[in-house]
Amino acid sequence: MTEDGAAGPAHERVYKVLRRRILQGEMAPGEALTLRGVAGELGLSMTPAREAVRRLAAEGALAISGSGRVSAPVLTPQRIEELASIRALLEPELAARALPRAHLSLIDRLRRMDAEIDRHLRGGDAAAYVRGNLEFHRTLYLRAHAPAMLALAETVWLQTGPSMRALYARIGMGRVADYHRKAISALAAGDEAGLRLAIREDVRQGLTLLISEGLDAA
Amino acid sequence: MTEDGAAGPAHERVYKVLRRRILQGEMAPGEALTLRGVAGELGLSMTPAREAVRRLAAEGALAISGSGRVSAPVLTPQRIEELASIRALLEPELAARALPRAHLSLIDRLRRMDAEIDRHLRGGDAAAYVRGNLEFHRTLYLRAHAPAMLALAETVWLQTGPSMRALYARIGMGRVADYHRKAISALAAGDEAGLRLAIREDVRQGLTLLISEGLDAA
DNA sequence: ATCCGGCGTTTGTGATCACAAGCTGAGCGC
DNA sequence: GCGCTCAGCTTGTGATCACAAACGCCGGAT
Repeated sequence: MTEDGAAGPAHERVYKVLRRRILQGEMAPGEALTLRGVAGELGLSMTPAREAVRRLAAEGALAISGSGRVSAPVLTPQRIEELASIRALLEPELAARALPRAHLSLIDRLRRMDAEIDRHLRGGDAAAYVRGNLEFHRTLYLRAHAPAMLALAETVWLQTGPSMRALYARIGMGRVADYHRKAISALAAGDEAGLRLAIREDVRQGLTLLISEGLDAA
Repeated sequence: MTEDGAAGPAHERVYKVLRRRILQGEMAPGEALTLRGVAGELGLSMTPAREAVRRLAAEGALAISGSGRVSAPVLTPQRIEELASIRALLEPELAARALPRAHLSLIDRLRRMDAEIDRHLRGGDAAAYVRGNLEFHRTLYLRAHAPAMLALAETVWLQTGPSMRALYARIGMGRVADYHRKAISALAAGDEAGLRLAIREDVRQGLTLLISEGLDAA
């Protein structure tokens, strides 16, 4: 296996595959994983699979039971509220730091991304919507040049991934308001307070929806 | 090796040992680690050592070079500023959430801890000071019942650990003001705004000291 | 004296194996 | 019919080994 399409060490590949899967909601809350299963699926031995799984567990993206069993975490409403609060703290700050560095090209790019998100929304493609939404936020926050803060935010996204999937699978995406437009306007106008508010609302909405719609289904 | 004093799986023990070492500043920024070294030191094979090291790397407590070499991270001033900002966001929130649940017994305990910290400060015992300081914060934040937020805060502490050591080793601990007393007073008075302010100042002070005192020494 | 090339050694990576603990389900007894 | 028990299998854990890449040192050329 000298070259099989992806770069980097094997454990890194496993990590990326699982991470994408979790982030985009392809994994249901409570769903179990086995090391041998993951390893076999990618044609590797257990060793790199274990490293990737433990790394994700360290980030809170996977839960490990007392006996070492691995599964996607099932979030309690309190936990969801907590994660929403963290996002509401970190992400407005990230947006505010990106504000002074936001050139027109970035704003244009965000506008295009938002249009595509809308398309997915109306088309009912939940997976593409979630993916686009995260990409929108990450694109904006990258301009903040605050890697540690961004990493923390992504950690939180990772933790909410499986539950978001369960949410959209159950209730559809009918009533998602779009705060992205408000955020883009504030960004273009250089209005920091407005930007912070728009991001905070955007973040809150997704997760309060999650709380109000009851507990996770297994 | 059926029983050697500590509980849990081997990789967990390694993790805890290394984590404590980093958190309490027993490791200099840039200092290198080898898997075989860690494993040998604890009388284990490389496998659990690798898991523990990678876990800490995932939390930002250790840095891995492109070729897999492991070392304590060397922080740039920008990075320190960023970490300080994160602490200034998360920790006042944690304190505020702990406020309504803070009984007299907790306040008493914090007072005692602060007195001991002062003792270490005057005695010049930097390691004990750092340890006591972290314990003070953790004790308070535990009352917030916000495990995800606390975990994020601890992640940041972990990242600043080695650099803090370098700081106190170089400049001593002469001019650390004590915001702990202000925090305790605000806590006792139920003054949320005052508590938030005191914690923010406490957090800022340590890390701005780190910035102003120049780059890390190897 | 300094810089560069080459080699031995160190170090991380991944596969395989032995083992113990946990889970599952079938069969028995009440 | 319901619950318990025990055997078999699944699963995570940790050790060991083979291998390749990176590091560091030493000697020679300029």
